[in-house]
Amino acid sequence: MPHTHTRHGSSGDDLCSTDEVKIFKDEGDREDDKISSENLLVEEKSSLIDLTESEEKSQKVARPDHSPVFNKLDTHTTSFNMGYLVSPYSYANGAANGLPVTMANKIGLPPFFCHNADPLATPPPAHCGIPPYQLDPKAIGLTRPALYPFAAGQYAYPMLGSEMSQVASWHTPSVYSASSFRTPYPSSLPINTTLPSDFPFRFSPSLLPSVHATSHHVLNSHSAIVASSSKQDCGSHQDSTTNNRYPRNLDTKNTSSNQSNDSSKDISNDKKKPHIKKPLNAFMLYMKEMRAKVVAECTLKESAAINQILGRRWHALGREEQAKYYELARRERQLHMQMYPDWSSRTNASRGKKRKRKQDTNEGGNNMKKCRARFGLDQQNQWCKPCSPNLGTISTVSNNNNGGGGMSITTSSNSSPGAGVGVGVVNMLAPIVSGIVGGAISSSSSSSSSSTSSSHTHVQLMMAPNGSNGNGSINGIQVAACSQQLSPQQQAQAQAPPTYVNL
DNA sequence: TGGCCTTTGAAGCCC
DNA sequence: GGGCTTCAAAGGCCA
Repeated sequence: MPHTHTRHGSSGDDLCSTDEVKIFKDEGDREDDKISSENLLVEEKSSLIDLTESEEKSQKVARPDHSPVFNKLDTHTTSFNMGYLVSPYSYANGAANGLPVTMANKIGLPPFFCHNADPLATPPPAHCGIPPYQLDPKAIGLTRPALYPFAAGQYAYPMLGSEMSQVASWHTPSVYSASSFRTPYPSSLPINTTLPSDFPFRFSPSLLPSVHATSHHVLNSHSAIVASSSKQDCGSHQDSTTNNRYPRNLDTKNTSSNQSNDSSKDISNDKKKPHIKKPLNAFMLYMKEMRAKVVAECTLKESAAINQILGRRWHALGREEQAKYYELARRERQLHMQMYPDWSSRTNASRGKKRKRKQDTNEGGNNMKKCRARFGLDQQNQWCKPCSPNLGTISTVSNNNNGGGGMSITTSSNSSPGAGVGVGVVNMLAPIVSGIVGGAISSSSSSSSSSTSSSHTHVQLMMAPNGSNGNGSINGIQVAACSQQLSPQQQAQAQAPPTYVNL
Protein backbone atom coordinates (compact mmCIF):
# COMPACT_ATOMS: atom_id res chain seq x y z
CA MET A 1 0.00 0.00 0.00
CA PRO A 2 1.43 3.27 -1.00
CA HIS A 3 2.13 5.46 1.86
CA THR A 4 0.45 8.74 2.18
CA HIS A 5 2.29 11.74 1.08
CA THR A 6 1.41 14.88 2.77
CA ARG A 7 3.58 17.06 0.71
CA HIS A 8 1.97 20.04 -0.85
CA GLY A 9 2.95 22.32 -3.58
CA SER A 10 3.91 19.77 -6.02
CA SER A 11 5.74 21.80 -8.46
CA GLY A 12 8.26 22.88 -6.07
CA ASP A 13 8.43 26.07 -7.93
CA ASP A 14 9.32 28.52 -5.31
CA LEU A 15 8.41 31.33 -7.53
CA CYS A 16 4.81 30.48 -7.29
CA SER A 17 4.73 28.97 -3.95
CA THR A 18 3.50 32.17 -2.48
CA ASP A 19 0.20 32.33 -4.16
CA GLU A 20 -0.85 35.47 -2.52
CA VAL A 21 -3.63 37.61 -3.68
CA LYS A 22 -3.17 41.27 -3.84
CA ILE A 23 -6.06 42.35 -1.76
CA PHE A 24 -7.04 45.90 -2.02
CA LYS A 25 -8.53 47.75 0.80
CA ASP A 26 -11.40 48.73 -1.36
CA GLU A 27 -12.56 45.23 -1.29
CA GLY A 28 -13.09 45.49 2.34
CA ASP A 29 -13.09 42.95 5.00
CA ARG A 30 -15.03 40.51 2.97
CA GLU A 31 -11.82 39.05 1.87
CA ASP A 32 -10.71 38.70 5.41
CA ASP A 33 -13.82 36.87 6.29
CA LYS A 34 -13.72 34.59 3.38
CA ILE A 35 -12.11 31.34 4.11
CA SER A 36 -10.35 30.39 0.99
CA SER A 37 -7.76 27.89 0.27
CA GLU A 38 -5.38 30.71 -0.31
CA ASN A 39 -5.67 31.29 3.33
CA LEU A 40 -5.10 27.72 4.06
CA LEU A 41 -1.75 27.19 5.47
CA VAL A 42 0.15 24.23 4.31
CA GLU A 43 -0.49 22.74 7.67
CA GLU A 44 -4.18 23.29 7.24
CA LYS A 45 -4.22 21.61 3.90
CA SER A 46 -2.23 18.83 5.37
CA SER A 47 -4.79 18.50 8.04
CA LEU A 48 -7.49 18.20 5.45
CA ILE A 49 -5.69 15.33 3.89
CA ASP A 50 -4.39 13.86 7.03
CA LEU A 51 -7.83 13.77 8.49
CA THR A 52 -9.14 11.75 5.65
CA GLU A 53 -6.09 9.60 5.53
CA SER A 54 -6.12 8.97 9.22
CA GLU A 55 -9.69 7.96 9.01
CA GLU A 56 -8.88 5.72 6.15
CA LYS A 57 -6.28 4.03 8.25
CA SER A 58 -8.59 3.74 11.17
CA GLN A 59 -11.21 2.21 8.96
CA LYS A 60 -8.76 -0.34 7.77
CA VAL A 61 -7.87 -1.21 11.29
CA ALA A 62 -11.47 -1.71 12.07
CA ARG A 63 -11.99 -3.84 9.00
CA PRO A 64 -9.93 -6.97 9.04
CA ASP A 65 -11.61 -8.34 5.98
CA HIS A 66 -10.48 -6.53 2.89
CA SER A 67 -11.63 -8.89 0.32
CA PRO A 68 -14.57 -7.69 -1.68
CA VAL A 69 -14.86 -4.04 -2.08
CA PHE A 70 -18.42 -3.91 -1.12
CA ASN A 71 -17.62 -5.70 2.02
CA LYS A 72 -15.05 -3.15 2.87
CA LEU A 73 -17.40 -0.33 2.69
CA ASP A 74 -18.84 0.61 5.94
CA THR A 75 -22.51 0.93 6.00
CA HIS A 76 -22.39 2.76 9.22
CA THR A 77 -20.93 6.11 9.70
CA THR A 78 -17.88 7.05 11.48
CA SER A 79 -17.51 10.60 12.38
CA PHE A 80 -15.22 12.69 10.35
CA ASN A 81 -12.83 14.67 12.36
CA MET A 82 -14.20 17.84 11.01
CA GLY A 83 -17.40 17.57 12.86
CA TYR A 84 -19.52 16.47 10.01
CA LEU A 85 -22.40 14.20 10.65
CA VAL A 86 -23.94 13.16 7.40
CA SER A 87 -22.79 13.00 3.90
CA PRO A 88 -22.99 16.34 2.19
CA TYR A 89 -22.26 15.05 -1.19
CA SER A 90 -24.30 15.79 -4.14
CA TYR A 91 -22.13 14.42 -6.75
CA ALA A 92 -21.54 15.71 -10.13
CA ASN A 93 -23.59 12.96 -11.47
CA GLY A 94 -26.44 14.05 -9.40
CA ALA A 95 -26.12 11.21 -7.05
CA ALA A 96 -27.05 12.04 -3.59
CA ASN A 97 -24.34 10.23 -1.85
CA GLY A 98 -20.75 9.46 -1.99
CA LEU A 99 -19.91 8.10 -5.30
CA PRO A 100 -16.75 9.48 -6.73
CA VAL A 101 -17.28 11.20 -9.97
CA THR A 102 -15.15 8.93 -12.00
CA MET A 103 -16.67 5.98 -10.35
CA ALA A 104 -20.06 7.31 -11.09
CA ASN A 105 -19.16 7.71 -14.70
CA LYS A 106 -18.73 4.06 -15.06
CA ILE A 107 -22.26 3.35 -14.15
CA GLY A 108 -23.55 5.73 -16.69
CA LEU A 109 -24.52 8.65 -14.61
CA PRO A 110 -24.32 12.09 -16.08
CA PRO A 111 -20.82 13.37 -15.74
CA PHE A 112 -21.56 16.79 -14.51
CA PHE A 113 -23.29 18.23 -11.62
CA CYS A 114 -26.29 20.45 -11.82
CA HIS A 115 -27.19 22.43 -8.83
CA ASN A 116 -30.80 22.04 -9.53
CA ALA A 117 -33.03 20.81 -12.17
CA ASP A 118 -32.47 23.74 -14.36
CA PRO A 119 -28.85 24.37 -15.11
CA LEU A 120 -29.66 27.74 -16.51
CA ALA A 121 -31.09 28.72 -13.25
CA THR A 122 -27.87 28.00 -11.56
CA PRO A 123 -26.18 31.24 -11.05
CA PRO A 124 -22.62 31.27 -12.19
CA PRO A 125 -20.30 33.82 -10.74
CA ALA A 126 -20.33 37.35 -11.86
CA HIS A 127 -16.99 36.91 -13.47
CA CYS A 128 -18.45 34.51 -15.86
CA GLY A 129 -17.41 35.51 -19.27
CA ILE A 130 -14.59 37.71 -18.24
CA PRO A 131 -12.76 38.12 -21.40
CA PRO A 132 -9.26 37.39 -20.51
CA TYR A 133 -10.40 33.98 -21.48
CA GLN A 134 -11.70 35.33 -24.69
CA LEU A 135 -8.77 37.41 -25.61
CA ASP A 136 -7.44 36.68 -28.95
CA PRO A 137 -3.73 36.91 -28.42
CA LYS A 138 -3.17 37.43 -32.07
CA ALA A 139 -5.61 40.24 -32.23
CA ILE A 140 -4.23 42.02 -29.26
CA GLY A 141 -0.69 41.19 -29.75
CA LEU A 142 -0.21 38.85 -26.90
CA THR A 143 2.30 36.17 -27.15
CA ARG A 144 1.13 32.69 -26.63
CA PRO A 145 2.30 32.54 -23.05
CA ALA A 146 -0.03 35.38 -22.39
CA LEU A 147 -2.98 33.64 -23.90
CA TYR A 148 -4.15 32.90 -20.42
CA PRO A 149 -2.93 36.05 -18.88
CA PHE A 150 -3.12 35.32 -15.25
CA ALA A 151 -0.15 35.85 -13.16
CA ALA A 152 0.07 32.99 -10.80
CA GLY A 153 -1.21 33.92 -7.46
CA GLN A 154 -3.60 36.43 -8.85
CA TYR A 155 -7.07 35.21 -8.55
CA ALA A 156 -9.62 37.08 -10.43
CA TYR A 157 -12.52 36.30 -8.30
CA PRO A 158 -11.56 37.75 -4.98
CA MET A 159 -10.49 40.87 -6.75
CA LEU A 160 -13.66 41.41 -8.64
CA GLY A 161 -15.78 41.56 -5.62
CA SER A 162 -19.41 42.28 -5.35
CA GLU A 163 -19.11 45.51 -7.20
CA MET A 164 -17.93 43.70 -10.22
CA SER A 165 -20.79 41.38 -9.83
CA GLN A 166 -23.07 44.33 -9.92
CA VAL A 167 -21.38 45.62 -12.97
CA ALA A 168 -21.73 42.32 -14.64
CA SER A 169 -25.36 42.07 -13.85
CA TRP A 170 -25.85 45.61 -14.86
CA HIS A 171 -24.59 45.14 -18.32
CA THR A 172 -25.28 41.59 -19.08
CA PRO A 173 -28.52 39.77 -19.39
CA SER A 174 -27.27 37.28 -16.95
CA VAL A 175 -29.65 36.21 -14.32
CA TYR A 176 -26.84 34.77 -12.38
CA SER A 177 -25.72 35.77 -9.03
CA ALA A 178 -22.27 35.30 -7.73
CA SER A 179 -23.19 33.49 -4.66
CA SER A 180 -24.04 30.04 -5.61
CA PHE A 181 -21.57 29.10 -8.19
CA ARG A 182 -18.81 28.34 -5.87
CA THR A 183 -21.10 26.46 -3.69
CA PRO A 184 -22.05 23.46 -5.69
CA TYR A 185 -22.55 21.70 -2.44
CA PRO A 186 -24.17 23.15 0.59
CA SER A 187 -21.08 24.11 2.39
CA SER A 188 -22.81 24.06 5.66
CA LEU A 189 -23.67 20.47 5.35
CA PRO A 190 -21.44 18.12 7.17
CA ILE A 191 -19.18 15.60 5.65
CA ASN A 192 -19.35 11.97 6.29
CA THR A 193 -16.03 10.52 5.48
CA THR A 194 -17.18 7.00 5.46
CA LEU A 195 -18.68 5.65 2.39
CA PRO A 196 -22.36 6.13 2.51
CA SER A 197 -24.60 3.30 3.19
CA ASP A 198 -25.79 3.07 -0.34
CA PHE A 199 -22.32 3.28 -1.77
CA PRO A 200 -21.82 -0.43 -2.03
CA PHE A 201 -25.01 -0.69 -3.92
CA ARG A 202 -23.89 1.82 -6.42
CA PHE A 203 -21.18 -0.68 -6.99
CA SER A 204 -23.47 -3.58 -6.98
CA PRO A 205 -21.92 -6.93 -6.28
CA SER A 206 -21.84 -7.56 -9.96
CA LEU A 207 -19.93 -4.38 -10.40
CA LEU A 208 -17.47 -4.92 -7.67
CA PRO A 209 -14.51 -7.18 -7.43
CA SER A 210 -14.98 -10.05 -5.19
CA VAL A 211 -13.21 -13.18 -4.28
CA HIS A 212 -16.40 -14.93 -5.15
CA ALA A 213 -17.21 -13.24 -8.35
CA THR A 214 -15.16 -12.41 -11.30
CA SER A 215 -13.75 -8.99 -11.39
CA HIS A 216 -14.34 -8.80 -15.04
CA HIS A 217 -17.17 -6.44 -14.90
CA VAL A 218 -15.56 -4.30 -12.35
CA LEU A 219 -12.36 -4.01 -14.15
CA ASN A 220 -14.08 -3.43 -17.34
CA SER A 221 -15.99 -0.67 -15.90
CA HIS A 222 -13.52 0.97 -13.66
CA SER A 223 -12.54 4.34 -14.86
CA ALA A 224 -8.92 3.77 -14.21
CA ILE A 225 -8.53 1.28 -16.98
CA VAL A 226 -7.96 2.33 -20.48
CA ALA A 227 -6.46 0.57 -23.38
CA SER A 228 -2.76 0.92 -23.32
CA SER A 229 -2.64 2.00 -26.86
CA SER A 230 -1.04 5.20 -27.79
CA LYS A 231 -4.45 6.70 -28.04
CA GLN A 232 -5.21 6.38 -24.43
CA ASP A 233 -5.83 10.02 -24.35
CA CYS A 234 -8.30 9.62 -27.10
CA GLY A 235 -9.92 7.04 -24.97
CA SER A 236 -10.23 9.64 -22.36
CA HIS A 237 -11.89 11.89 -24.79
CA GLN A 238 -14.29 9.25 -25.64
CA ASP A 239 -14.87 8.67 -22.04
CA SER A 240 -15.72 12.22 -21.53
CA THR A 241 -18.66 11.86 -23.77
CA THR A 242 -19.63 8.33 -23.17
CA ASN A 243 -18.76 7.88 -19.56
CA ASN A 244 -16.63 5.09 -20.76
CA ARG A 245 -13.43 5.92 -19.09
CA TYR A 246 -13.22 2.26 -18.31
CA PRO A 247 -12.95 0.23 -21.42
CA ARG A 248 -14.70 -2.99 -21.84
CA ASN A 249 -13.29 -6.44 -22.21
CA LEU A 250 -10.24 -5.60 -20.25
CA ASP A 251 -9.22 -7.57 -17.31
CA THR A 252 -5.82 -6.86 -15.95
CA LYS A 253 -5.69 -9.83 -13.72
CA ASN A 254 -6.73 -12.26 -16.37
CA THR A 255 -4.39 -10.66 -18.79
CA SER A 256 -1.55 -10.94 -16.38
CA SER A 257 -2.19 -14.58 -15.70
CA ASN A 258 -2.39 -15.37 -19.35
CA GLN A 259 0.81 -13.62 -19.96
CA SER A 260 2.57 -15.65 -17.37
CA ASN A 261 1.75 -18.79 -19.30
CA ASP A 262 3.23 -17.85 -22.57
CA SER A 263 6.22 -15.63 -22.78
CA SER A 264 5.82 -15.36 -26.52
CA LYS A 265 2.54 -13.70 -25.91
CA ASP A 266 3.96 -11.36 -23.39
CA ILE A 267 4.96 -8.74 -25.83
CA SER A 268 1.70 -8.74 -27.66
CA ASN A 269 -0.21 -8.95 -24.45
CA ASP A 270 1.79 -6.12 -23.03
CA LYS A 271 0.64 -4.05 -25.89
CA LYS A 272 -2.88 -5.02 -25.16
CA LYS A 273 -2.43 -4.74 -21.46
CA PRO A 274 -4.87 -2.23 -20.19
CA HIS A 275 -3.49 0.91 -18.80
CA ILE A 276 -4.69 1.46 -15.31
CA LYS A 277 -4.87 5.12 -14.75
CA LYS A 278 -4.05 6.90 -11.63
CA PRO A 279 -6.93 7.69 -9.39
CA LEU A 280 -7.95 11.26 -9.64
CA ASN A 281 -6.80 13.59 -6.99
CA ALA A 282 -9.00 16.15 -5.36
CA PHE A 283 -8.30 18.85 -7.86
CA MET A 284 -8.83 16.55 -10.79
CA LEU A 285 -12.18 15.58 -9.40
CA TYR A 286 -13.00 19.19 -8.99
CA MET A 287 -11.95 19.94 -12.52
CA LYS A 288 -13.93 17.09 -13.89
CA GLU A 289 -16.98 18.37 -12.19
CA MET A 290 -16.61 22.03 -12.86
CA ARG A 291 -15.11 22.06 -16.30
CA ALA A 292 -18.41 21.99 -18.07
CA LYS A 293 -19.58 24.92 -16.06
CA VAL A 294 -16.60 26.98 -16.90
CA VAL A 295 -16.86 26.05 -20.52
CA ALA A 296 -20.47 27.01 -20.58
CA GLU A 297 -19.99 30.22 -18.71
CA CYS A 298 -16.90 31.45 -20.36
CA THR A 299 -17.44 29.95 -23.77
CA LEU A 300 -14.00 28.59 -23.56
CA LYS A 301 -12.85 25.33 -24.91
CA GLU A 302 -9.15 25.43 -24.54
CA SER A 303 -8.33 23.36 -21.55
CA ALA A 304 -5.23 25.24 -20.62
CA ALA A 305 -7.24 28.37 -20.06
CA ILE A 306 -10.02 26.52 -18.38
CA ASN A 307 -7.60 24.87 -16.08
CA GLN A 308 -6.21 28.20 -15.07
CA ILE A 309 -9.67 29.33 -14.16
CA LEU A 310 -10.36 26.16 -12.33
CA GLY A 311 -7.11 26.42 -10.51
CA ARG A 312 -8.08 29.79 -9.21
CA ARG A 313 -11.52 28.67 -8.32
CA TRP A 314 -9.97 25.81 -6.50
CA HIS A 315 -7.93 28.20 -4.48
CA ALA A 316 -11.00 30.26 -3.85
CA LEU A 317 -12.92 27.30 -2.57
CA GLY A 318 -13.56 27.23 1.08
CA ARG A 319 -11.89 24.77 3.29
CA GLU A 320 -14.99 22.72 3.69
CA GLU A 321 -15.63 22.49 0.02
CA GLN A 322 -12.10 21.49 -0.67
CA ALA A 323 -12.37 18.92 2.06
CA LYS A 324 -15.17 17.30 0.14
CA TYR A 325 -12.98 16.80 -2.83
CA TYR A 326 -10.12 15.58 -0.73
CA GLU A 327 -12.48 13.08 0.70
CA LEU A 328 -13.71 12.08 -2.72
CA ALA A 329 -10.17 11.66 -3.85
CA ARG A 330 -9.41 9.59 -0.84
CA ARG A 331 -12.29 7.32 -1.75
CA GLU A 332 -11.09 7.12 -5.29
CA ARG A 333 -7.66 6.09 -4.11
CA GLN A 334 -9.12 3.66 -1.68
CA LEU A 335 -11.31 2.02 -4.25
CA HIS A 336 -8.54 2.07 -6.78
CA MET A 337 -6.27 0.40 -4.32
CA GLN A 338 -8.83 -2.22 -3.62
CA MET A 339 -9.49 -2.92 -7.23
CA TYR A 340 -5.88 -2.92 -8.30
CA PRO A 341 -3.85 -3.82 -5.26
CA ASP A 342 -0.78 -4.50 -7.35
CA TRP A 343 -0.95 -1.30 -9.26
CA SER A 344 1.65 1.32 -8.74
CA SER A 345 1.96 4.70 -10.26
CA ARG A 346 5.41 3.65 -11.26
CA THR A 347 3.78 1.42 -13.81
CA ASN A 348 2.32 4.37 -15.57
CA ALA A 349 5.39 6.44 -15.04
CA SER A 350 7.38 4.00 -17.09
CA ARG A 351 5.12 3.91 -20.04
CA GLY A 352 7.95 5.28 -22.04
CA LYS A 353 6.18 6.95 -24.79
CA LYS A 354 5.06 9.82 -22.74
CA ARG A 355 6.11 13.27 -23.55
CA LYS A 356 9.69 14.09 -23.21
CA ARG A 357 9.54 16.42 -20.35
CA LYS A 358 11.55 19.45 -20.95
CA GLN A 359 14.49 18.79 -18.86
CA ASP A 360 16.21 21.92 -19.96
CA THR A 361 14.20 24.51 -18.17
CA ASN A 362 14.62 27.04 -20.89
CA GLU A 363 11.87 25.42 -22.84
CA GLY A 364 8.31 24.76 -21.95
CA GLY A 365 7.12 24.52 -18.43
CA ASN A 366 5.06 27.05 -16.67
CA ASN A 367 5.55 30.07 -18.79
CA MET A 368 4.15 32.50 -16.34
CA LYS A 369 6.24 31.17 -13.57
CA LYS A 370 9.22 31.39 -15.79
CA CYS A 371 8.33 34.85 -16.90
CA ARG A 372 7.88 35.98 -13.38
CA ALA A 373 11.23 34.63 -12.58
CA ARG A 374 12.67 36.14 -15.68
CA PHE A 375 11.49 39.57 -14.87
CA GLY A 376 11.89 39.34 -11.17
CA LEU A 377 8.30 39.92 -10.33
CA ASP A 378 7.54 40.82 -6.84
CA GLN A 379 6.52 37.67 -5.14
CA GLN A 380 4.20 39.32 -2.75
CA ASN A 381 2.17 41.57 -4.93
CA GLN A 382 2.99 40.16 -8.31
CA TRP A 383 4.14 43.41 -9.64
CA CYS A 384 7.25 43.78 -11.57
CA LYS A 385 9.44 45.34 -9.02
CA PRO A 386 10.31 48.28 -11.18
CA CYS A 387 6.71 48.75 -12.18
CA SER A 388 4.90 49.07 -8.95
CA PRO A 389 4.84 52.84 -8.88
CA ASN A 390 3.43 53.09 -12.35
CA LEU A 391 -0.15 53.26 -11.52
CA GLY A 392 -2.56 54.72 -13.94
CA THR A 393 -6.28 54.84 -13.87
CA ILE A 394 -8.96 54.15 -16.34
CA SER A 395 -10.94 57.22 -15.73
CA THR A 396 -13.96 56.08 -17.60
CA VAL A 397 -15.17 52.98 -19.23
CA SER A 398 -18.44 53.93 -20.69
CA ASN A 399 -21.03 52.71 -23.00
CA ASN A 400 -21.17 54.40 -26.29
CA ASN A 401 -24.69 55.35 -26.85
CA ASN A 402 -23.97 56.29 -30.37
CA GLY A 403 -25.78 53.35 -31.76
CA GLY A 404 -22.80 51.13 -31.89
CA GLY A 405 -23.39 49.84 -28.48
CA GLY A 406 -19.70 49.75 -27.84
CA MET A 407 -17.63 51.17 -25.11
CA SER A 408 -14.83 53.54 -24.72
CA ILE A 409 -12.00 53.66 -22.31
CA THR A 410 -10.24 56.73 -21.18
CA THR A 411 -7.10 56.41 -19.24
CA SER A 412 -4.83 58.57 -17.33
CA SER A 413 -1.48 57.77 -16.04
CA ASN A 414 0.54 59.10 -13.25
CA SER A 415 3.41 56.97 -14.13
CA SER A 416 6.71 58.07 -15.32
CA PRO A 417 7.17 59.06 -18.91
CA GLY A 418 7.26 56.14 -21.21
CA ALA A 419 5.68 53.88 -18.69
CA GLY A 420 2.12 54.95 -19.03
CA VAL A 421 -0.95 53.01 -19.86
CA GLY A 422 -0.32 52.72 -23.51
CA VAL A 423 -2.77 52.36 -26.28
CA GLY A 424 -1.78 48.81 -26.67
CA VAL A 425 -2.44 48.24 -23.06
CA VAL A 426 -5.81 49.82 -23.26
CA ASN A 427 -6.60 47.86 -26.34
CA MET A 428 -5.72 44.86 -24.37
CA LEU A 429 -7.81 45.97 -21.48
CA ALA A 430 -10.72 46.85 -23.59
CA PRO A 431 -12.03 43.39 -24.17
CA ILE A 432 -11.41 42.61 -20.55
CA VAL A 433 -13.45 45.46 -19.32
CA SER A 434 -15.90 44.76 -22.03
CA GLY A 435 -16.31 41.30 -20.72
CA ILE A 436 -16.69 42.51 -17.22
CA VAL A 437 -19.44 44.82 -18.08
CA GLY A 438 -20.58 43.13 -21.21
CA GLY A 439 -20.88 44.63 -24.61
CA ALA A 440 -18.23 45.32 -27.12
CA ILE A 441 -15.45 47.78 -27.24
CA SER A 442 -15.74 50.14 -30.08
CA SER A 443 -13.03 52.53 -29.30
CA SER A 444 -10.38 53.09 -26.81
CA SER A 445 -8.14 55.23 -25.35
CA SER A 446 -6.30 58.33 -24.98
CA SER A 447 -3.23 57.70 -23.17
CA SER A 448 0.20 57.74 -24.50
CA SER A 449 1.73 54.80 -26.05
CA SER A 450 5.06 53.44 -25.36
CA SER A 451 7.53 51.33 -27.08
CA THR A 452 6.86 47.69 -26.85
CA SER A 453 10.09 46.47 -28.20
CA SER A 454 12.45 45.14 -25.63
CA SER A 455 9.85 45.79 -23.06
CA HIS A 456 7.08 44.10 -21.34
CA THR A 457 3.80 45.32 -20.15
CA HIS A 458 2.41 44.43 -16.85
CA VAL A 459 -1.14 45.39 -16.21
CA GLN A 460 -3.38 44.95 -13.31
CA LEU A 461 -6.93 45.97 -12.91
CA MET A 462 -8.41 46.93 -9.63
CA MET A 463 -12.04 47.47 -9.07
CA ALA A 464 -12.93 50.50 -7.13
CA PRO A 465 -15.76 50.34 -4.64
CA ASN A 466 -18.11 52.23 -6.81
CA GLY A 467 -17.45 50.48 -9.99
CA SER A 468 -20.51 51.51 -11.82
CA ASN A 469 -22.11 54.86 -11.74
CA GLY A 470 -25.32 53.48 -13.05
CA ASN A 471 -25.06 55.39 -16.24
CA GLY A 472 -23.29 52.76 -18.11
CA SER A 473 -19.83 53.82 -17.23
CA ILE A 474 -17.32 52.57 -14.88
CA ASN A 475 -14.99 54.78 -13.04
CA GLY A 476 -12.07 54.00 -10.97
CA ILE A 477 -10.77 50.91 -12.60
CA GLN A 478 -7.21 51.36 -11.80
CA VAL A 479 -4.59 50.15 -14.09
CA ALA A 480 -1.06 49.66 -13.21
CA ALA A 481 1.13 49.22 -16.15
CA CYS A 482 4.52 49.78 -17.35
CA SER A 483 6.66 49.25 -20.32
CA GLN A 484 9.81 48.36 -18.72
CA GLN A 485 12.96 48.75 -20.64
CA LEU A 486 14.88 45.63 -20.29
CA SER A 487 18.47 45.40 -19.54
CA PRO A 488 20.58 43.75 -22.19
CA GLN A 489 20.66 40.71 -20.04
CA GLN A 490 16.91 40.65 -19.74
CA GLN A 491 16.57 41.19 -23.43
CA ALA A 492 18.75 38.25 -24.03
CA GLN A 493 16.64 36.18 -21.75
CA ALA A 494 13.35 37.38 -23.01
CA GLN A 495 12.85 36.60 -26.60
CA ALA A 496 9.14 37.02 -26.24
CA PRO A 497 8.41 39.52 -23.53
CA PRO A 498 5.31 38.47 -21.72
CA THR A 499 2.24 40.42 -21.01
CA TYR A 500 0.30 39.97 -17.85
CA VAL A 501 -3.20 40.93 -17.16
CA ASN A 502 -4.09 40.24 -13.64
CA LEU A 503 -7.71 40.03 -12.86
C1' DT B 1 -0.36 12.58 -35.53
C1' DG B 2 1.35 13.33 -31.19
C1' DG B 3 3.17 16.42 -27.91
C1' DC B 4 2.33 20.85 -25.57
C1' DC B 5 -0.21 23.80 -22.66
C1' DT B 6 -2.23 24.51 -17.88
C1' DT B 7 -3.81 23.46 -13.29
C1' DT B 8 -3.18 20.68 -8.34
C1' DG B 9 -2.28 16.61 -5.95
C1' DA B 10 -0.39 11.96 -5.37
C1' DA B 11 3.33 9.02 -5.54
C1' DG B 12 7.80 7.21 -6.72
C1' DC B 13 12.68 7.86 -7.17
C1' DC B 14 17.12 9.85 -6.02
C1' DC B 15 20.37 12.00 -3.06
C1' DG C 1 13.29 14.20 4.40
C1' DG C 2 13.61 17.33 0.58
C1' DG C 3 13.63 17.92 -4.24
C1' DC C 4 12.42 16.42 -8.61
C1' DT C 5 9.58 14.06 -11.99
C1' DT C 6 5.56 11.96 -13.89
C1' DC C 7 0.78 11.29 -14.36
C1' DA C 8 -3.93 11.91 -13.77
C1' DA C 9 -8.35 15.34 -17.24
C1' DA C 10 -9.27 18.11 -21.07
C1' DG C 11 -9.37 20.04 -25.78
C1' DG C 12 -7.39 23.45 -28.74
C1' DC C 13 -3.09 24.39 -30.81
C1' DC C 14 1.02 23.56 -33.46
C1' DA C 15 5.06 21.46 -35.65
